[in-house]
Amino acid sequence: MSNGNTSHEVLAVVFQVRSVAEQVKTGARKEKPQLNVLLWQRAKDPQQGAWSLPGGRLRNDEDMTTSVRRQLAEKVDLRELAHLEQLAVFSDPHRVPGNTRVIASTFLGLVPSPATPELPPDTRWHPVSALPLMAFDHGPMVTHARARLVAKMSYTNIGFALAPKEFALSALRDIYGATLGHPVDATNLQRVLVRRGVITQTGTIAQSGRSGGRPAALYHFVDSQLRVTEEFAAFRPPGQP
Amino acid sequence: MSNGNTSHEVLAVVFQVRSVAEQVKTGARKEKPQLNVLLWQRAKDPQQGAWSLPGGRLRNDEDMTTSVRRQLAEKVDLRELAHLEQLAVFSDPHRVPGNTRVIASTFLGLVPSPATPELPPDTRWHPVSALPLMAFDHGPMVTHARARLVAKMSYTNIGFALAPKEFALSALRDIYGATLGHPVDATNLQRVLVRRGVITQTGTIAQSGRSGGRPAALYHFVDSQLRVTEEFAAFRPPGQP
DNA sequence: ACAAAAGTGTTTAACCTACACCCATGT
DNA sequence: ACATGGGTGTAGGTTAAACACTTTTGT
Repeated sequence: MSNGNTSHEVLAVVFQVRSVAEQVKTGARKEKPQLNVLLWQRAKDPQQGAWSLPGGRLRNDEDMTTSVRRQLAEKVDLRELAHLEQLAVFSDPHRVPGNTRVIASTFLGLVPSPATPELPPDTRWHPVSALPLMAFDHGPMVTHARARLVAKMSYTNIGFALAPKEFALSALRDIYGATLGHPVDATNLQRVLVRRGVITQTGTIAQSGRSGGRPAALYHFVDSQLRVTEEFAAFRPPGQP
Repeated sequence: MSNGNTSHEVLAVVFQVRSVAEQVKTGARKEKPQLNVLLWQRAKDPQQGAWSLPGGRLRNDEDMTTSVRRQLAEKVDLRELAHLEQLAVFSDPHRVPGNTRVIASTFLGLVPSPATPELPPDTRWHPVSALPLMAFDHGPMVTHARARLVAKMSYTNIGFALAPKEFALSALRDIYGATLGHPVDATNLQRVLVRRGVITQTGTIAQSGRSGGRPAALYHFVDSQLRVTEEFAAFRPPGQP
């Protein structure tokens, strides 16, 4: 065991906030947005039936980012992937059974909210609050990715990769709420993100919903690339506000 | 080129704050603490004379953390390494010349300040402010590690791995200042770290220095393991102070 | 007494949350 | 008119930077 040579795989934890219709007591149906991960179900042993992260072997002539993008293109429409970043490497020699050792590099991928890419039949979105039986060490990988995402929501503009191009603040509030796992106040969200220069109004206005209500101003993210917006929590250089 | 199989190396960016004697105009010599990286000089081509990060090939039966610790034991006394964490993977197929492709996983290592481990003759500490010619892609690796360290100084207790067991606040101020790259106010440093529960007084008191002055209270870090002390920059759960 | 170093107190400025209140639209 | 959702105003709390001031030691 583990005598052969070593190979390298890339695995992506791809998140999207998706609205799930939900029955309420009153009979009225309500949309409840939740954070979801993209998983596919293993058809063969080992671990047949367990759910895996998308990814696969790294080719000899590609770097890892290229590899992840290539492999995801088979599962998700590539253009929908708004952000991709490295997470950790898992290098336990026995993390997967078999003759050749497999080192895994994990990635965090984000898909904007309204997109609904075509999925192969063995592939499905799963709410992170109710994960199925996961293959190998893929469970901890999801946990790790989620922690990273939650942290970055606070001090970067990473929300751009989860939100549509244009959105009302209530929609953004739902996305932040689903990602962070707790309710978020739209009022304060607006003020924080505007002050930081993360979002601005487009000038256009959404038409008001089916049940009336004031029409919402539309916003969009200023950058579509990751940017740190709150650099120093403490101990910033002197003179710097 | 790059047709053979692929191998994996681990590379460590090991930092320590070291005091360098410095001549001042007045003739008085002054200790100036600076952040240093551990590097060794290549004796052979490729890139003979350039400076490299310590590390080397990953063995078949060890995971990466084990490998880094083992390889560093040859350069630095292992017990002196107070913290070690994964950074990024560098996977450009042509990042190093040669027949076999080499993927590099980088690590951040920290050595507490007063320690002076024995070094092999080709190995030396270099101030990060004046790095020599670096081999391959090792330059960006140092930059990346440093950025990570600076960020973590603000929202974690990572300073424990750079400071001695017991220290006066002025000493800690120097360590923080050297690491962050700008002067730090000892007063505020104390208040921030005490409020967060990162450091506490030991009860003992240092004897005052050669030129008089009030003797300093000694402090120590509460934990000797990485802990996040400022979890949410914004968007914390409702009701949480 | 005086210098040097350590520690305390106070002011000011951000930043963020919470919540009450006002505004615009559809039925 | 009224319900519904969007937006503004404002008060309060927490955090940290800046800096003047006091305390404790050695010469």
